[in-house]
Amino acid sequence: MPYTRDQLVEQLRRHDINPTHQRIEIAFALYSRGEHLSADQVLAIVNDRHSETSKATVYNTLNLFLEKKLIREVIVDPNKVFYDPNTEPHHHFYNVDTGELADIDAAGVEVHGLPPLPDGMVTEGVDIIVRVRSR
Amino acid sequence: MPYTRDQLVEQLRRHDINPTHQRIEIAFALYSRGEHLSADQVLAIVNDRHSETSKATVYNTLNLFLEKKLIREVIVDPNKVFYDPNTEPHHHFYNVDTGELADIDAAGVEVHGLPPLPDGMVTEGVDIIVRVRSR
DNA sequence: GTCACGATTAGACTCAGTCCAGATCATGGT
DNA sequence: ACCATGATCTGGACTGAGTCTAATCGTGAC
Repeated sequence: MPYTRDQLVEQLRRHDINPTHQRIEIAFALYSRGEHLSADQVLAIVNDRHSETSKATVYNTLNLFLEKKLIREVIVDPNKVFYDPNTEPHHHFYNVDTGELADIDAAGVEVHGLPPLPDGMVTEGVDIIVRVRSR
Repeated sequence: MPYTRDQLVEQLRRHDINPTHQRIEIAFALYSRGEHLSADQVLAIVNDRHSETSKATVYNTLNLFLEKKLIREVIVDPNKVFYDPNTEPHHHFYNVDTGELADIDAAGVEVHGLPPLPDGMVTEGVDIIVRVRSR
């Protein structure tokens, strides 16, 4: 996923986000790799060369991106949240041993036999996590 | 689920767990309610009347129970892990607003179209989380 | 009794994530 | 250019879940 910074600025604007330096860099970290990253990892990547962005800003920005549906959060590891630049409907393989995450395209995946929702409830989303082990 | 302490002692023994006072109380907290509890909640319940059990023991014991497959862990809330006395295959409704968790019996639920596992991988389990909102 | 060993404990510690109050930046008006 | 304003960013203190450690306790074997 080769994103230019200009494209990311557009993307941010489209989601009603004021494209500041820090926000662009954080978006770049996530989108250019297309990987699942923890807040820690984002912080490390963004500050790789010279320290540019504070911890607080990384968290603020990730939560802003979440709110504006620019990224998704993936909760599989009891220790940390992962942030996912892929907002298309999809599911995940999770390697319990290594902590690795891999996408599963939701197209073609079907779930049958779920009971009806409790009264007055609305589905927000269905997440499928396939936990796998090496060996 | 009305479990007597004697039944729980049996249950613990069957899973190769030395049934100490604390372990029985923790098992009782989980099994007698049949609810999803966080470590915090377990600690509070067990120490409701007189302080009987330390934080360290609660965590040690919950992890021991996990290892011995007496309980399962449910990871849906970014803040805390929930422990589930139900070890039968099942899935979950998760109310994003209230944090409430409800079981979905896995019997009858089918998933189709998952891609084959990466080479040399073994499925550990498939978790489905239906995120719902009130209203 | 005492020795050994597993279980429990208080409290210090770690680490992800939040909060806060001050500094900095961008923008628009004059 | 200058200032005012609001939005953003920042370091550092803080919180809360979970872990670690070293000391103590309980129980059974001898």
